[in-house]
Amino acid sequence: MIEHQIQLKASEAFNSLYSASLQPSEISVQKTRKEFEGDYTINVFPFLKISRQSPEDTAVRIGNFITENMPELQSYNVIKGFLNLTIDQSFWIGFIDAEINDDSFGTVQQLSDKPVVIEFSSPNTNKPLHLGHVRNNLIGSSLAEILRASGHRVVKVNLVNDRGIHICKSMLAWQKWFEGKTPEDAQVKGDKLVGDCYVEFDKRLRQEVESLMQQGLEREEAEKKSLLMAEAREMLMHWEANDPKVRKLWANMNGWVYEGFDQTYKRLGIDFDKVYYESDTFLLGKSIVDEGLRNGKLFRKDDGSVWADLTNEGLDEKLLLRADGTSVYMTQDLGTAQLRHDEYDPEKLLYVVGNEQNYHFDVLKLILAKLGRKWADNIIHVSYGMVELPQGKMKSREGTVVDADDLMDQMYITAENMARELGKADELSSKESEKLFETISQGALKFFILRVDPKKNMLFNPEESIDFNGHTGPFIQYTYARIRSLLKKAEERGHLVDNPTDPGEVLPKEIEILKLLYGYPSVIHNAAKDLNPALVAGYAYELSREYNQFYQEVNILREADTMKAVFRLRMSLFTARVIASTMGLLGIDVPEKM
RNA sequence: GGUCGCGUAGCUCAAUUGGAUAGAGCAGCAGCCUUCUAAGCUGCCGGUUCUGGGUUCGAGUCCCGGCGCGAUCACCA
Repeated sequence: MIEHQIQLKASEAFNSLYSASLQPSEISVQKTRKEFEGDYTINVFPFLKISRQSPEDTAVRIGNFITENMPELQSYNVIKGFLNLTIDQSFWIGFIDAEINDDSFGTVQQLSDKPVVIEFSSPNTNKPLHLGHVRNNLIGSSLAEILRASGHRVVKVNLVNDRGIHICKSMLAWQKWFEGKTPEDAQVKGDKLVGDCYVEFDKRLRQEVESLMQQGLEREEAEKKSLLMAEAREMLMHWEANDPKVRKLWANMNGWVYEGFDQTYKRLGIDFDKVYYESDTFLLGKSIVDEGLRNGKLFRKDDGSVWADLTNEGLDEKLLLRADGTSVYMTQDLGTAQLRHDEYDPEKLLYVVGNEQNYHFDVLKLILAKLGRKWADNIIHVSYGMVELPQGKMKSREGTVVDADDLMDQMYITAENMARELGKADELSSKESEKLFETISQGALKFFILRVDPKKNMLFNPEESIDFNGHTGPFIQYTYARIRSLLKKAEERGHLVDNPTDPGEVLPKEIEILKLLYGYPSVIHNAAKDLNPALVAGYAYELSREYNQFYQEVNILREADTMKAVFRLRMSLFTARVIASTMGLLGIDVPEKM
């Protein structure tokens, strides 16, 4: 990479001119800001102590040295302490000619057999997927693609939270108030039906608690005394004891939920290499807790409950087994971590889980370390922010949860209406237009979510539908479709884009695009390093914007000079490929026409 | 209350990890389709980067105090 070569020459310059001993990596080479002349910039301020000269003099001397010793450099200029280097245009043209036929441009061959195991989605089987899950799924799925592109072997796993007290609540509700109802005869998706059961339980439980409170009990007391809760707890014990009747109902209801989830995943374009079920891993978790008890790393209280003492680590005591012997969230997470380690011997174990669980993952790592698992260090919590509504957090009680299926339906309708208004669907068969509306609406939704830094909370306003213009997925898809159309016309007119041509003088706008294209590999690299798909999204947008400006300002097919025309077509082709690649990393399709 | 995180244009987000005059989109206003797709392009408007101090050649970014918002500290997951 040219940045590295500049670093190399710059360190040589400092070392020979000022007898310093700088490593190339100590010199940061940045892209020159647009308002200045040049392609790459070295800031010499940090090195004034070495040069013992003014910023300007230092920059000039280094600039002279580099320009003389690097044939790719055309010229340089100095403004204050900033040394701006201009690369000869032949370098950029050569770059296109060298890379245009490389379909995997930007990606790296697999470096190691040890996989990165990435967990995402991790739904509960008591409610349908909502917007928060959508963010989780999109981040996880995109990160998997980005990591793969940057040379990692990736294993995508899902951990379904299919057992526990909350699942018993929906089961109980179904027995009591939904008996006999199935998704088929209720004409709803299975996950929706089970979700309704859970909501019903919650409603009845609140009624019970309130009536107990009217009899004079404190809330906490009332919750303990609740008969419904007692029944749920009892059901959980029967479940853990393998009671065939409870297990059958459980398998049945979870089956409904999985069918519903599968539809949602499929539409979102999400899939997994392996699905774990908490019901399969909690026993392993329990056995790890037993082991910890035996070797004295954990302790048992008088009521029989088992705890980890983390007071020395500055935290609290943490429950691992209830007094009745049933397990909690942390228990099974110990089990799944162990299982994944044993099965894959992974390079890293990634967990895409919301930032509300930061504490949980700190604790998980500490307990695993306490239990002697050295690989606890390989666990990385990819902590992402919440999706908030204008009123704040989504709350099922207040009915403000944005359902994933509903949202995708709405997006589709918006895309369809807009396309029809613009006359985009006029020449398409109904099948083609359905595909187009789906591509565009999914592109809008996914880009809307992935363009935001995962670490940050983000806002979704259901009142204003997600944009299809401006800084959006459809904008990028449109740019792609435009180029495809352009290339098709070029082919019809007999332009051959396979062979390099000499375009003569290249326009600044063209250099701008070439520089962006050249930078794609490092975009992937950085996105993988920071676990941040937003870097890819930002790049895709910037590239598209630059291209659209170029398209609007400059003649391509209309250019009389064939050499220039072919060069611009080749650049367009390359841009389209890179756009398609970036969108692929985000899980977004690009249409040939729109 | 303890811990962690956040605060940038009316709104939604950026800012090359301490670098040059803080940038985009939306919204608003004014323009551009007999010529390669107008889901596009051009221009205008919009900022005390919550606040007060500090560190240094340089701070939206780092440190300390304050204010505001959120998460968490569950025998929920």
